[in-house]
Amino acid sequence: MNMPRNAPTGFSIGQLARSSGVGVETIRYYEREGLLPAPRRTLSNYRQYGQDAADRLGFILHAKELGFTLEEIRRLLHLSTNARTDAGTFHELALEKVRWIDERIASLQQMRKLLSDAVEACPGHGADKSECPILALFREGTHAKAERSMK
Amino acid sequence: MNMPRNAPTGFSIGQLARSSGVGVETIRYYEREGLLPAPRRTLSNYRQYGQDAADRLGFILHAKELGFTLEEIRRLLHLSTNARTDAGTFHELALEKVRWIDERIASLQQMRKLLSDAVEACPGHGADKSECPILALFREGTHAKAERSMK
DNA sequence: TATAACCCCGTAGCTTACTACAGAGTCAAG
DNA sequence: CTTGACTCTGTAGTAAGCTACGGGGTTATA
Repeated sequence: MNMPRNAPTGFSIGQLARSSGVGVETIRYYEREGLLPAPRRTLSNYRQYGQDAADRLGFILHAKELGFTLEEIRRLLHLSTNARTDAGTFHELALEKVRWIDERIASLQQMRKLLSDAVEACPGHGADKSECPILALFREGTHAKAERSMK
Repeated sequence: MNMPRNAPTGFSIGQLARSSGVGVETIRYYEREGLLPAPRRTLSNYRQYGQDAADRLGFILHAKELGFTLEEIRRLLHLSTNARTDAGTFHELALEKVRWIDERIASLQQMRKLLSDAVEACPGHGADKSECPILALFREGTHAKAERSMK
């Protein structure tokens, strides 16, 4: 592996990238965005990371998996290292995110119901598209069911 | 209202926008993207729309509500005016979208479970953040539960 | 007739989270 | 000593779906 001679400890950006499963460019991007601190450099100006950086990157990736945006993660990171932050702060932020997730799920479930009801009612292959309730949904919208059944 | 004199019938872009609840720029954008056909023009070069355009715009907006992208909608519009398209085609495309919706819901539900479990277990205001399971989730990831309970 | 409100076109900017260059320097292995 | 893999910086491009802006012409209303 390519390790600069003057790096008795720590990993290169490539090693950090591979071990965390992201791209090198992503790490540099997080640094530019202030999510990762500028690491120290070797004599040849290569970035040199320690476990702290790997942990912080893990934090970012875990929070991302939980639905937080990078902007929110910036705040979470700041809070996590602030002595005056208590558990209540995270409780609030997480609850807010749970509610946001619930909204998204509800919206998707509504889409799903409308679409799958139409799919079930669709005669399928061979039938003319004039008999397709999916196409009717596109043409008449999601609130046109009553109108259609009145014909 | 501002209607050009030489427009005995049809609506202006602003009227179409208001009646469909989108912005004027959005309609021009859909036209550029080939979702709406270039309408005829008044002598003063104003776009002049008829019911057909309003219907087509409705189709686009309904399909958007159902989770289709503009690219997919372009295809749906084309299919809907193609004589050789049968109900089976829409059945397939809608089923594919339902499955995509299911994936998104599943992913959100996983996030929701991890987060809300941690929220429930979080002591909240007053407790030190070292006791916050939400923060632990960020630090140790979503697969670290077993490890933590082994301490 | 003045003014507000509308319309035209073309281009550029916004959002989020990257991803891809170009052109240069550095490092380990054969 | 060359090759190839790695790293550096800075800038620009991508996706999707708009949204805004500048600089003009048009129309309805008071």
